[in-house]
Amino acid sequence: MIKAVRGTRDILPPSSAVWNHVEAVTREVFRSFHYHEIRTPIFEETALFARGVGEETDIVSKEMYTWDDRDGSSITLRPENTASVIRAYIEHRLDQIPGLTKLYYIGPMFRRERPQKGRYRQFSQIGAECIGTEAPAVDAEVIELAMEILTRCGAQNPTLLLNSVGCKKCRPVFVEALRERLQSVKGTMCTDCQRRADTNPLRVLDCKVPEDQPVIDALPSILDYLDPECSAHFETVKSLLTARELTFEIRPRLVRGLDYYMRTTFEVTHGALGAQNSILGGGRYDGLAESLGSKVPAPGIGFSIGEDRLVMAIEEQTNAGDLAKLDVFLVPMGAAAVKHAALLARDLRRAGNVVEVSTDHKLKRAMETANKLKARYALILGDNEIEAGVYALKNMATGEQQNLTREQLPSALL
RNA sequence: GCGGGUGUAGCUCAGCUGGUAGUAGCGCCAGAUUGUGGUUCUGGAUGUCAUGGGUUCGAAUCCCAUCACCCGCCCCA
Repeated sequence: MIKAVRGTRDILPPSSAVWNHVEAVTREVFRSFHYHEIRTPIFEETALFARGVGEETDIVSKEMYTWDDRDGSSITLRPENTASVIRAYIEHRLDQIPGLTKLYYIGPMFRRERPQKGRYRQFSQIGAECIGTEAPAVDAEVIELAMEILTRCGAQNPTLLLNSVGCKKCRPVFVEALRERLQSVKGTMCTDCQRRADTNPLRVLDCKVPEDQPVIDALPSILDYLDPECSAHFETVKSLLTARELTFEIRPRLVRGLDYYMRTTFEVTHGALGAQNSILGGGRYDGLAESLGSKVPAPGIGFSIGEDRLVMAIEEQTNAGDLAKLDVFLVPMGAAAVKHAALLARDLRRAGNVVEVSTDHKLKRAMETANKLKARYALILGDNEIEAGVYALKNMATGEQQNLTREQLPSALL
């Protein structure tokens, strides 16, 4: 018995209807913000991710699906999409196009991690990138866009967390200060933090061990180390978010795992998800293009939503079956009725109804099926009806049944 | 990659300290007189007890390994 490989899964009805709903709503929101879709390849040269995401990140160091192609080149399934989008931006000289480059994507990513609830080896991200300016107004709009998608899709009460991680100039100063302070206090912390104090001081800020919290609270805050430019940028972003009537929590401890982030970073969590409660992550990446070899600067900001997790959150709050409504279950009785039903079904579908035609030969069976499929109406047509030129329309919820002419049918179905 | 838990019918699960798998619930199929569902009643089908070894006269039950899923860590969407 061959089964789906570890960390991958089939998305079946009715869950697939939720996915379609999410994607339809998402595309509509993107359209309203004048974002356009970009579809990049699902695999790229390994070097793109190594340089873009960062050699030292967990993603690159141990989570990528990488193999040697027949010509000897190293290929990798994309673990995220920002690097690919920037690559395409540079390759196709999108900086020459008037206005900002506002792109979105929806598609699968691949990371070889330990599978868990809300974490898969093939997972889908909905992402957006706005490239071409450092202006803080764009940060605010991108965040608004992200929140708009979540709420319009039906995720209730998402929490927006906000931080600034500084830039190439001020962040290293902070990291050094943090490292120094940790040397004196790490002895009182958990073993993980003792290790992080040396390997990756920023990660200490993310520690969830309750006993460590007082120590962490007393550590230096990145916000005190922002240089004047970064600080002004952050202040403007905050005021523009408030102007948009968005609520957020400042989290100086919010450090993101990808090397390319600078200045604004943000994350959205959702209560219904357990340990993998992060549903969206994003931030600004002004130096990324240059690190990929671009001669022209391409400052930008973007986010990506974990579509699997968003769908999961929505499914906890709503009934997936409701998205797959069947309007009319057509029940033809007899050979003549089957032929008659074919054209009737066509016309009803063209009028916007969801129609299924019964293949049951017994009326009783057909009605049982109509009930199980939760059809709004059963439409019975047999010899009697064809002869009389009427259709027997039964409302499945109330049980009422009436005979209607062809002309009366459309309005009765509304 | 590390730690813990789980794995019995389509689904949710019983199965106590080893003795031929459950009238279990839901679902599915058929019927309760000829063209009408939802409630009720009756009958029926379905399992290499995750996989592979081992202990034993005998293993779903004990042991080992593998795989998958779940929870946590690491990290992240």
